[in-house]
Amino acid sequence: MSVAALPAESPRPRPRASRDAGRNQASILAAATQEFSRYGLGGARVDRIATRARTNKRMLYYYFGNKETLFLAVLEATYARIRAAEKELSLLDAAPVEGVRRLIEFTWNYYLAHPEFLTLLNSENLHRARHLKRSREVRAMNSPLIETLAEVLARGRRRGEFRSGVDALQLYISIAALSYFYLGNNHTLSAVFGRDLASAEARRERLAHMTEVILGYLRPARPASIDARRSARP
Amino acid sequence: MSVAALPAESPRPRPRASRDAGRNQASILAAATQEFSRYGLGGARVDRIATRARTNKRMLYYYFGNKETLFLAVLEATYARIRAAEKELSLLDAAPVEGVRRLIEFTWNYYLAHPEFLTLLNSENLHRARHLKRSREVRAMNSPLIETLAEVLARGRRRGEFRSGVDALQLYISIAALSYFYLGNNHTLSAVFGRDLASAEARRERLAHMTEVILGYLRPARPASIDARRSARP
Amino acid sequence: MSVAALPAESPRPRPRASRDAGRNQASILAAATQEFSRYGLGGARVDRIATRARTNKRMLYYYFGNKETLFLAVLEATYARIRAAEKELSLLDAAPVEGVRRLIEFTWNYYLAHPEFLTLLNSENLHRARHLKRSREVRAMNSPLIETLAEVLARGRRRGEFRSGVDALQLYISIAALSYFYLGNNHTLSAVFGRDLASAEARRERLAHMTEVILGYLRPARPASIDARRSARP
Amino acid sequence: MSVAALPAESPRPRPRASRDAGRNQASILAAATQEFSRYGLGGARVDRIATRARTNKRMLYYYFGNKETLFLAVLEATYARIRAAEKELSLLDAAPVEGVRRLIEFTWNYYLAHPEFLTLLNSENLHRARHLKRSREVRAMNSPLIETLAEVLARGRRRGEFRSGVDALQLYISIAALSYFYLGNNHTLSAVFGRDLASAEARRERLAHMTEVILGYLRPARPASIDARRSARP
DNA sequence: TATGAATGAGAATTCATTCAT
DNA sequence: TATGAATGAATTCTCATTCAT
Repeated sequence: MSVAALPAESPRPRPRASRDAGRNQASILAAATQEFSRYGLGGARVDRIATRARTNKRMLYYYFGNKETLFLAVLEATYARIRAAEKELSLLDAAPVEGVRRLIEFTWNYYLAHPEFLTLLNSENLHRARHLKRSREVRAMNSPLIETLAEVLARGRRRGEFRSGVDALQLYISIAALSYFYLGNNHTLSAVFGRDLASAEARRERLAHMTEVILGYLRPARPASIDARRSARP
Repeated sequence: MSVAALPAESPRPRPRASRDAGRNQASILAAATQEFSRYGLGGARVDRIATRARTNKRMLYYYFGNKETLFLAVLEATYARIRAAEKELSLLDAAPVEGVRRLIEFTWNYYLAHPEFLTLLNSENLHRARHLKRSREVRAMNSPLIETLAEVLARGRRRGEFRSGVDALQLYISIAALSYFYLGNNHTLSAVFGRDLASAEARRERLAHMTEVILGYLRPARPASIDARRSARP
Repeated sequence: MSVAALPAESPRPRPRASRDAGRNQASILAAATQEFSRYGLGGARVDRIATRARTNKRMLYYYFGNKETLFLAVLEATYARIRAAEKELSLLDAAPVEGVRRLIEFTWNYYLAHPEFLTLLNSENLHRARHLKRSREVRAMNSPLIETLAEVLARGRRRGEFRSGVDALQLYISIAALSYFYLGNNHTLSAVFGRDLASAEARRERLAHMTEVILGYLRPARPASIDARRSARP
Repeated sequence: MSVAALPAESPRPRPRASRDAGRNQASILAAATQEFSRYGLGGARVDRIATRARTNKRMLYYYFGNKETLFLAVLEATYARIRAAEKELSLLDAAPVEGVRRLIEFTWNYYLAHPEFLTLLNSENLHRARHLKRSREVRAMNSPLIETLAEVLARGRRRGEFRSGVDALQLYISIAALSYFYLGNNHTLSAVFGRDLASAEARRERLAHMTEVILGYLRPARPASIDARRSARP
């Protein structure tokens, strides 16, 4: 389905008129990513996408069939990018605590640098993942980080630095959650709390806080003292 | 179209056309809340709202001016509801640990029972809080919980149950984040991870995890050891 | 039909709720005059009229039936006003040349002070006098000036100051035309010629010019020669 | 809907939908001219324009953006036509008196043949030349006649046939005014005066009157000179 | 491949007018 | 008289999509 895969699969010789089909597709995709992430699926305009891609609407339909399929292609490409970035992360190179910290920072920085990821996901959730569910590709693109994180947690636990019983998926979700909510809801939070949560200072504080929360949570229980968790679960 | 067709809730005989302005306004608001939360601002249809409210489009403009203002009214009412619910919470009645646990559960349960809150916020963020920024009302409706939470944290710390140096707003945001992300992105997360995160079992696990994360983080450092925060921030 | 006549004809006792029916009608009429003259019949808004009249739409329908009838009432009142003003003019008190000059100045000043007269007439002409044709009242309100002007012309001719063969109606129309066109098309003329025709200076010049045109035309032919017009129109 | 339904003017076989952009634009413009001139800007209906142009509403927006811009396009085309017609006039070919007479007749006949010019101007004035002010085109289309008329006046004066001190622009406006008012207000004038001012007879009289007014005004004052009117009408 | 032109269905919004009290 | 509420029928404008070349 994904159009991103098309170029590689079409080795057929290009006809004379073609300037650069791949480039056109890519620029449509880039324009669509911007448009969808800024306006959502419902608010996006095919016209604007074509204009921004410096092509015409017809091309858009030629390559992508229709608006929804284009939206899916955008989602797939967006997921592909974050997965690719995650692959660059080497959490196992460092000590466990450091590995977790890296993951937190990576997540934070990625969201910060790729705000379209947040809004596209929001849009797709509004549509109950209707598009993603149709996509084999994305389902196959399971994050490689879950397993790596599980390994980090295991090591840390063996070294007595982490508590036991931590589910890697839950933790992964929590780490994502802490950044996602803050950055994705930045506008409303700022409006409601009357503070500028997007300032450099505020961001530094947020990153520090999130790190403390996760690492604080992962600390093993105090050997001799009363286990906080025991009292928490009577 | 006439409200006269409505069921028995209105004992007094009703004329052909309803003259109960308040009721009409309320039902438009309710219908709009549904529509906007399901389809977003761009995807919402004024026609559907009118139909669902058992009135006609014209009344919607009569009372609310236009679609955007109606959207703002929906946002304001939605905020008013969660703030009202928060007021019912008595975090200070119980021990600090219990207070925090209550807040976590309240947040989780509220989002679960009011999924429209999540999607409406997402929509508003897509629009960069354009509507909320115009609303005095909402800005005045600062959450009462921040201060209460600060008090809970202070007490807990005095009792040696919580660590020091915790910012109440950051913690409040984090607590919200953990629920928000999971519930709001339920569809995509389920699609991507190939698990049903909406099952009762999965939800129970999630609530437990979140509670552990927050309370685990709040545990004070081991009395004799170096403060965790210092080691966290070299 | 004219509502302006209503108060006088309804001596019946006013019911308790009445504040001042006449005043209400008058203020609706005044508001409608403004609205119709500014936006034309098609562009006028019943809502705005009601608001401007500080009453509600229902009253407007109560008194005037509908928008078109209201428009007619406005026309009638407008005509009544100019006819009343014309009656104040005493062209026969002065010498003929002075009388004509007075008429020119009166026309000019009236149009200047009552721009609504021009635009309302334009609107009514757009509608091919559909409303006026229905109005007995207006047809009965023939300008008293035509006959007076005829008398002025006759006197002037007898005194050798005016040429003969001048049709009073044609002259009346021409005098109106010279002011009407300039003032009524002020905006487009200014735009097209790139001059401000509405300045005090420009207006003074225009009035002088118009007076010269009319009086220049009325000059008799040279005493010694045969009057060309006499031979032209036996 | 399809232009294919049109008569035989198009010899070559036509596909179902017209691809002749220019023709479509022109027919929209023609239809709009009719509609706007008959109903004014406010009263004009986009739907009717599309129907009359044998196209669909969408094309109208495709080519002209919106109703107001279309209105401006109509104005511009209308001005362009009268300016073009004015260029055909050769006032300097004849004797001065004859030149002025030609201008009067041209104006009269043009307004008679193009009543839309009058109503469109009235509409634009109702809107305070809002559209024309935005139009470079029209401002650049200053009438070529003003200067020609000035030249005619100068010549006539040199020949002792015209008075001195006549401003060409003022005279041009006056000539236009005399026709414009009579023809443009034909309906109301006829209604008010109870005469049919549109009859051939009435029109002949009007033209004669206007000519007399202007030429009568232009006569030089000097008693001892050649009778301007005799030489003017051989 | 590429592109301007075309379109039907539908979207938000407006309007004059009437109802019920 | 007076008024807020209600309404159906338009009205302008938009949109995704397709046609013809």
